[in-house]
This record gives sequence, C-alpha cells and structure tokens, in this order.
Amino acid sequence: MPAPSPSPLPLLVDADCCAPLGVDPLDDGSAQQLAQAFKALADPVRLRLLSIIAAAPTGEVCACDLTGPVAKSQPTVSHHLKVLREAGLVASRKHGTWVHYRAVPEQLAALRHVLALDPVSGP
Amino acid sequence: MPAPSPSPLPLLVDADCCAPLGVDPLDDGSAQQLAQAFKALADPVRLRLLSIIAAAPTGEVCACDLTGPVAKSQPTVSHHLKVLREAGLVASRKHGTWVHYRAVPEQLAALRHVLALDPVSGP
DNA sequence: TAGATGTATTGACATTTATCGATGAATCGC
DNA sequence: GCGATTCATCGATAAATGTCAATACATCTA
Repeated sequence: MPAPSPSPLPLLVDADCCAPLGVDPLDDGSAQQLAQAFKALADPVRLRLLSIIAAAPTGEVCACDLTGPVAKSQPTVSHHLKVLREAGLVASRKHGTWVHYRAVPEQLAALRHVLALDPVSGP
Repeated sequence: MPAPSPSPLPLLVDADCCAPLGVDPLDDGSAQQLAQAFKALADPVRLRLLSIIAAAPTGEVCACDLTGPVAKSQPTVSHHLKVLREAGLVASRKHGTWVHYRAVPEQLAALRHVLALDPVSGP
C-alpha cells in the first residue's frame, strides 16, 4: 500500500511540528507543512466557516446550515470544507443524509504554538 | 487620491480585530482582514524568513543575510519581505545601505489570539 | 422501486501568486 | 564625481486557487 493516507496532512501535533517561530528557524519540510495549514486559513470564506463551526454551542454544525451564512454556492462551500478537513482543522461525521462538522482543537493549538515567539507558551 | 494607503493593513491589534474563533463567528470584514494576514503566513519561504528573523538573537536580521538560507533570488526574497511587512508581521529599519528586519510580536500575538477556542486565552 | 434531498465531484474559467531576469534608486568608499 | 554594493520595482510567465453550473453519489421516504 503505497498511499493509503485519506488525510494527506497529519495533525501537526502528531508530526511533532514545530518549535515556536521565535525559537528555531524552520527547516524546509516543516515550513511546507506549516504553510499548507496556514493556507487553509488564508481565505475569508474558510475563516467564516471555521468560526461558525468552532463557535457552535453544540460543537457541531450541519453542512446544510453553512451554505447560507457565507453566501456561496453549495459546491463552493463543500470545496472549502474539504480544504479545512484536509488541513486537519475540522472533522466530519456523517449522520444519515447529513454531514456534521466540528473543529479540531489540537490542530488550532498547534498553530497557535508555532506563532509564539518564546518557548514558554504553555502546552 | 483614492488609495493613498502605504500600509494597506493596520495591525489587527489596532483594528480591535477579532474575538477568538471559538467565541464569535467572524463578520465578512474581519474575515477579509484576517485572511490577508494568514495569507502572508501561507508560504513556506515567508515562514522560513519570518522564523529566521524572529529567532535572531539580536532581534534583527539584515536582508542581505536572508537570501542565502531560503535559496531564492534577491527579487523573490524582497517580494516576500514586502508581503510580510504589509501584513504587519515584520518591520524594517534602514541602516545605510542595509535594511534590517525585525518581527512584530503584537501582530503575531493577535493572530494567536484569534486561533483560540476559548475566551480565556490571555490578553 | 421511484422520487426527493443533502453532499461531493467534475469541468471550465477568471483571478491571484510565486518566481526570476533586467532595471532603477539609494548609499558607501575611494 | 565614480564605481561598487544593497535593496526595491517592473515585466513576463507558469502554476495555484476560488467560483459556479452540471452532474454524480448516497440516503431517506413513500
């Protein structure tokens, strides 16, 4: 099995990536991996989707409730959700016809950790 | 003069932007502003440049010392530094023929703040 | 089984972006 | 002033990306 990975980007946490920016210069590989994660956040529609999901009281949001707030077509929203999923920022759970999305706190925490300047930014 | 702004993006901190993702869904304007900031981080070369600058013992790095480590042409590095500068992530200081770059901790802190899920993640 | 509904994928198109060579602008040493 | 050095800008080009209409897929209901 050469490429079994359904999720091309593992959690940064699982990859032990990376020290805070202010601590160590990034090597090329880590920079690539991090850039991919930040790329997922580098779109206003995806940021709004993620914030809606992350701020949901139940912790989950049906995909059917996401098309309206961001005012984009259903395929476009589906595309953005896929990008967020592949970046490890959200996870999805199928529930009959519907798909529910939830945020992945560990991945967000890993990105926060990288944006720190000092080593003591608390695990 | 419709667009006199030399620095298109003010510090997020100055703009009072934004609540952590887990607290409030982003409005369209904030999402645009944030996306622009994350876009600056969404490139491996820029991440490496930023990490080299942020990890420098003196707090500053000469632009002339940045071309080598990232293995890109001088115009390319200059372009990336401009993107980082316009995103408020680094600041530059001219010193004779040379230009020294330093990280802007406030902007990095603002982005870290946004990536939090809970309101209590420090001022 | 047939129709309806919620999601995902495909194909196409316009926009953005990363990259580099060539050139311009500012500054230093002589 | 003059050449050399450092950095920024310009112009061009290839690649990546956001968007939507059309279509396919999966699941529920009657």
